[in-house]
Amino acid sequence: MMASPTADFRRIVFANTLRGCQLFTGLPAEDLDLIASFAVAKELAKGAYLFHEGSASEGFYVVQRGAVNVHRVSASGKEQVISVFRTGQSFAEAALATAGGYPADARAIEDTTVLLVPKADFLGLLRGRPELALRMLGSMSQHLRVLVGLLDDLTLKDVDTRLANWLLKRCPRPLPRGAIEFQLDRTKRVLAAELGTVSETLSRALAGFRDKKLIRVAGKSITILEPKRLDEILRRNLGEL
Amino acid sequence: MMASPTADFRRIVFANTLRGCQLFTGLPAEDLDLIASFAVAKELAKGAYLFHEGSASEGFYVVQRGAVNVHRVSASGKEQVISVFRTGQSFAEAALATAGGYPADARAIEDTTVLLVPKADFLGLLRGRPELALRMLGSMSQHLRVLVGLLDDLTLKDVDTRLANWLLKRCPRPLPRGAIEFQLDRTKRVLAAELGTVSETLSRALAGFRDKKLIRVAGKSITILEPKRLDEILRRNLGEL
DNA sequence: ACAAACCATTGACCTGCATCAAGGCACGAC
DNA sequence: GTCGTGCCTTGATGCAGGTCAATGGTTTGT
Repeated sequence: MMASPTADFRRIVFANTLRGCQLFTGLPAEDLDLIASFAVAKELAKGAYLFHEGSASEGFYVVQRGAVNVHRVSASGKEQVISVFRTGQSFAEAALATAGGYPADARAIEDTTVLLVPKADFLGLLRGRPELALRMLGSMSQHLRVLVGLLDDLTLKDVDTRLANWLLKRCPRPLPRGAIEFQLDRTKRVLAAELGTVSETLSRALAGFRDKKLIRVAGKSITILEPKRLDEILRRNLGEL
Repeated sequence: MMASPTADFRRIVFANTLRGCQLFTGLPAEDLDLIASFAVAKELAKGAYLFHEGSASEGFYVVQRGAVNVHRVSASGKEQVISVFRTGQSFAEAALATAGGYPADARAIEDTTVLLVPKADFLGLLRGRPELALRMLGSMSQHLRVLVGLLDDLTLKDVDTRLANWLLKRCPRPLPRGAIEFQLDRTKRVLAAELGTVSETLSRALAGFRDKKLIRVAGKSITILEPKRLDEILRRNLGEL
């Protein structure tokens, strides 16, 4: 826990986090202030669970610092990552409007601070702010789209294609002709889970791309040597297979 | 197109359909009437497309009669069913609140009538009806949950398990000790697609269950001989594998 | 600094399932 | 009738990728 700030200071810090949140950009300051007044900060150590599937929903969350992994766990213990939320992103809005608890699990994958926006208070505010309700709708549509995209990834492509797709998402547009290097911010095991596979298979896929001179890998640094060629290969895979 | 009714008659029929819709149950009659006043009926022959992925969104839909299949198509032409909507269900709410068109394709799988609730009109109404916005949020959460469930089905289980799960969903609860017979309302090929596989594999899975004396299959009629035993097997598969 | 975990990589193996191919049934068209 | 055309079923084959196991590298705790 951080040292307890005064109430005013707390409000200011919270409102600042909320302003940075996609969901609330452009919202009048007094509304932000109001939300900040009933938001609750929660500190999570790396690995700690925020909530489990089925547990009663207290509200939705905004990430202030760190990262939260939202996932499902099968009866056999396998974990499918649904999404990873980082600073400024909001999640679990779905639990606001329906009974029945959270539909997935959420766990901090780094030391993390989240703001909990309690259900009852926020619903009260929403009643008087249809504008805000529309934003919530928009945010949920986004999540829906992400899920639909994930469905695609998992059902319609093989691992090589999913990896190529993922790599290309990290490239600036339009695709540069030169090489691009970036740092991996998660372990490869986690990346593998996001791609719906296991670390061994990811390792092989990376090795395959390396052998084809498409990328260079050194620890957490990945260099995409020829983005254009990678893109061509991706398109060809999608088109023919 | 149906023979054009008088404006009043049209309103009454539409409002009636809307009342039957989960999304609008309990809504005051004047609101229903207002929505009915700007809703537009669309007739779709079996097989006709309502919209395609990416096309600009006109609004969301309520099924009045028939059934609509919402799905994604990969570049290779494979189709993954996301959901099938029938009389009284609403879909494509996600397109309301965000730009960027519909995120999937929708096609009538029977002769169908849908009501289109146009985006602009409805958003206008929403601004003055926070209560209604909350319902929309609820409805979208439901869709989110369905998608999450679908994710589970596709990633965490093998075909046998998915089929067992699907069969058990058709059983009344609590599970009766006797046999249950029901008629399949789609072709097996379509069912296979919903389960994320192809007809040959589904055929084999059904044959496997038949050999284990779990079910009997005769054309479109399926009899679940021992629901309890099927349930046990499902649980065991989930637990151990 | 040392041990204990954890991560990453590679090889060997094996299984589930998509694919291809062929044959049997049903249905509507002519 | 009989000729498609589409659906279902079964067999044979191939392959992607999950699992197990061994090794070496890296981080964490004490």
